[in-house]
Amino acid sequence: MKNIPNISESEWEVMNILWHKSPLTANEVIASLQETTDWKPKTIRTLLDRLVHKNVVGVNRNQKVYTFYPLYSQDECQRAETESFVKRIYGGAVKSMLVQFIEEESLTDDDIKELRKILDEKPKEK
Amino acid sequence: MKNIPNISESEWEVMNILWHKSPLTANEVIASLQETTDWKPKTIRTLLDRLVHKNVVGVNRNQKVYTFYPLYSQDECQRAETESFVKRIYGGAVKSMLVQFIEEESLTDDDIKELRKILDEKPKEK
DNA sequence: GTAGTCAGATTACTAATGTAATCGAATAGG
DNA sequence: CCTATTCGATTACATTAGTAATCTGACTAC
Repeated sequence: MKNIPNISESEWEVMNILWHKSPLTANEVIASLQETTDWKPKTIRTLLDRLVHKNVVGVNRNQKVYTFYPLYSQDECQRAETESFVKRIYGGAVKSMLVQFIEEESLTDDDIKELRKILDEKPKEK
Repeated sequence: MKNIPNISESEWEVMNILWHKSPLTANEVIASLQETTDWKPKTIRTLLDRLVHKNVVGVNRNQKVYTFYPLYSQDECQRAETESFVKRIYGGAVKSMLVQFIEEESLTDDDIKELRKILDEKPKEK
């Protein structure tokens, strides 16, 4: 349960690239992000530098061109972020959020089937 | 599906007060928040004013002391916020998030029971 | 070896957010 | 009536985030 620094919205985009594949050079990250955003290369570079500064991303400085890699797993960051989110928006009641989302239309029948299976297995592991 | 303005973290605290009970005077909101935060009255007042400015909170200016009330329901705001959250953190995959949270330890047996019930009823309503 | 290029470092500027304090008009007490 | 309080309006100032541009030293192509 480390204390993961806050990752801003734009920074998440960068992290998503690095979680998908790493280490990457700044240019590789830039190339990747330019498929989905219209950020200038310098902007992306700034985001990378900020993530390094926040200790969320590491750098290999042994090569002439640095490469970057995440210091936390995606799962860790998702959990940390979601925890603070649920606390803020749902007063910490995870269940309220789950209920709201299950009631929405955004799940396919297969999703539902899968969720039910997970729920069924859940109590036993305790 | 109105376009709800962004509500910042601190502003959410204020909104939570108003959703709990409204309309309230600024002083009532302040009193309420001082039980859980250490914000100065002026700070809370600023937050209220900003929410009014953003058109998330309404004001009755007919009395000498104004009263404030939410312009959106908590449910609406939660959904809006969660949607953008899920998109950012889970790439829009609601199911991934649900799975992650169901797998965590934060649910009681009763919660699980309730969720299962909701899931069971879910497909039929379509 | 001189000029252009490229990566990393540094600097820039705006908007939003966190966190208040000050100002001014109305009010309430004495 | 004059003063102190109170509330709303206005202003303030730091930090983070969004979005880049400039500067500088090394490398590359003439």
